[in-house]
Amino acid sequence: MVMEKNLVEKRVQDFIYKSKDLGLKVTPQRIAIYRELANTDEHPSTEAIYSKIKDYYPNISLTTVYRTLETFEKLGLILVVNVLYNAARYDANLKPHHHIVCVECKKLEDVYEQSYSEFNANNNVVNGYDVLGCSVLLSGICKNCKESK
Amino acid sequence: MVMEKNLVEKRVQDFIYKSKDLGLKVTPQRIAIYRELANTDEHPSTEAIYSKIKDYYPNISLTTVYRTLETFEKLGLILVVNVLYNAARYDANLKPHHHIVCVECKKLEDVYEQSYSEFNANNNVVNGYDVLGCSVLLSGICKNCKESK
DNA sequence: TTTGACTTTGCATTTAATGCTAATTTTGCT
DNA sequence: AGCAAAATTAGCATTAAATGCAAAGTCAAA
Repeated sequence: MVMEKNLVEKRVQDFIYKSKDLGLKVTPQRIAIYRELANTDEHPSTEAIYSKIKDYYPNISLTTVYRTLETFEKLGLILVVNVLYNAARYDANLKPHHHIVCVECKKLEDVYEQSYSEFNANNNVVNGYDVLGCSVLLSGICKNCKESK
Repeated sequence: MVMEKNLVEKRVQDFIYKSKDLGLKVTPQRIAIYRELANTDEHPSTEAIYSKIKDYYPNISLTTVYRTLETFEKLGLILVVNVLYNAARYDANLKPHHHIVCVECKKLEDVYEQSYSEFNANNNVVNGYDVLGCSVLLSGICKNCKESK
């Protein structure tokens, strides 16, 4: 789905405002990268954003896109949907349960909090998908990382 | 945390039983890989499992570990915690919301179902983590992938 | 306009994952 | 047991995502 144009430009204006506030220079590359992301809700990958921008800005560097998205994310201007994108992580425990991940060190633990166990989305249809499963991922800072700051 | 020994061996026995049931040959490599995973709740990566096994089984191939975990996952013997492990996916929408991912094509969409919006884990401590956020990820099969089957 | 800090580019490198083929092992059959 | 077919594994090559790094370019304040 493509976003409404006014919404996108509103987001871009907001982004520019926030960037200045954060002391981040507002460059054409940064605007292009941000706008490309604000323009869709398909949660594109770095490569996807890069290849779109390349159409009208052939000089842009892929490295810049990687670095810029990383910068935006660290400053809270955008979000990573999948924090654990580095490598596949496996689990032999087939019982439905949930997880918590440390945003610093990516340590991943099980969570057995009762309040998160209500979820059972089986036999359900959402957005036209036949739902198979549902997982809750908490994110936070683990004890170790908090102490070593 | 290391699992209790009896639990691990129970899991391994169960794994062997299920494998036979599925017509999957129970080889020493497969047992080693499964046991290594059943022995921890740290949700190790492929490389992590490989490097542990290599200590006592120096001949094991990294490729085998990759392929075996993939096979186990496809047959439902184990789970991938992070389905979206291929590449980082970004989002310009900073308002808390949830997602649904197609297990086939990895298409990722926003979900605005009311029933998933109750979650707010801020200002909370879980497993010793200072919780920063909470996201619900539904998984399922999207319309396209369902039709093309 | 010059200086210094920040940003981008372009290429090299690392790391995760997959493709492919030969060697090995297992299984079913005689 | 002996043999052929099928499944599995090993080992290496390749792809793809991400990062490191140095040189070039840009911007902003003095």
